[in-house]
Amino acid sequence: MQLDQLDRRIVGVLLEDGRATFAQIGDRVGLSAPAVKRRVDRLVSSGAITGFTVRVDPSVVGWSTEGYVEIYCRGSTSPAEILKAVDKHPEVVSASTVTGEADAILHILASDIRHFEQVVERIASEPFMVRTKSELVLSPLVRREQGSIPD
Amino acid sequence: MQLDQLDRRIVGVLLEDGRATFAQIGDRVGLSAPAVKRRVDRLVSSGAITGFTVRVDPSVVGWSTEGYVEIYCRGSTSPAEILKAVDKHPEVVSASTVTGEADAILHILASDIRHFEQVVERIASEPFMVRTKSELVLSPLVRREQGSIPD
DNA sequence: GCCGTCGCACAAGAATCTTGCGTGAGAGGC
DNA sequence: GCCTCTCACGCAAGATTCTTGTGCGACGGC
Repeated sequence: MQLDQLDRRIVGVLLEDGRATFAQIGDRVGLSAPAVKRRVDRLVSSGAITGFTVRVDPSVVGWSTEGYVEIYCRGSTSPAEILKAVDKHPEVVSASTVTGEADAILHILASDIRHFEQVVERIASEPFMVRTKSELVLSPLVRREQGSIPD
Repeated sequence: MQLDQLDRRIVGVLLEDGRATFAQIGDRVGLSAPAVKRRVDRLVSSGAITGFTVRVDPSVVGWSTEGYVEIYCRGSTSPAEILKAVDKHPEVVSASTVTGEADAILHILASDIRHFEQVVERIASEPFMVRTKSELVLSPLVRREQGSIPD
């Protein structure tokens, strides 16, 4: 589906404040509240907006240890196998197959180092796994996680 | 600030649906709508909830190329310097200093390979940069970006 | 010129938010 | 034991927002 300029600006406002009133959004993009609501409904049902959520301070919620894990698999391993192995761990917050030496990169949130180690251990014990390489986050510098809306 | 069991369940509901009605949340956690609102207000003002937002399909919005970039800096480089250099690029969606050989890992969203290359190029031209190592995402497997709420 | 489509603003009833108020449970002092 | 203070809750009502039906104007095809 194609987004026009108005849709992009609406999404931009919602990225900043997902609870903005339709009237508030309308003021910023130059539409009436019902017009904004109809566009938002359309963006949701078309899949451009996949949901509404909250941003949470990870440390307050109990995730104080964070890291990236590169995984190296046997040559015959499919992305679907990796997904299956990785998706059952709620600590894995993001996972992607990638170019380069590693087969995939995982982003993991855990409550402490011990917990982090356990998760990596369990993933490393999958039959298709060859080895893993972990990098622990020292300090988070940027955390946008969504990107802004290009014009 | 300390979250009790009720707060955690409220945050859990909001992570799934950030626009859930206070009454709906109340039904799921066993509170009245006003009680939920007061707790959510408290979670927001205490910083446990840092904001409300939407989840967006990156491809629809125009971000179709994604990758991780490890950066290697001169020994004397501070995290603040890295932040300053990296924060001005909206394409950098997340950045952290890490343990291991690399000094930091960046997560980048771009509109295409050319765009991705330009961003990496600009970052690589910072005076403190020694080298970069990019890994392009082939297929996103998991995309939770928030983690669930531990008990 | 005419008609169909699309997207908008307006308006009113429905739903939700928001706030003040009274109550009950638990902690601590006397 | 009893008192009080605090805290979080539910209830209720006014304010705000949502939601949907309606009509209008712009645009494009016939």
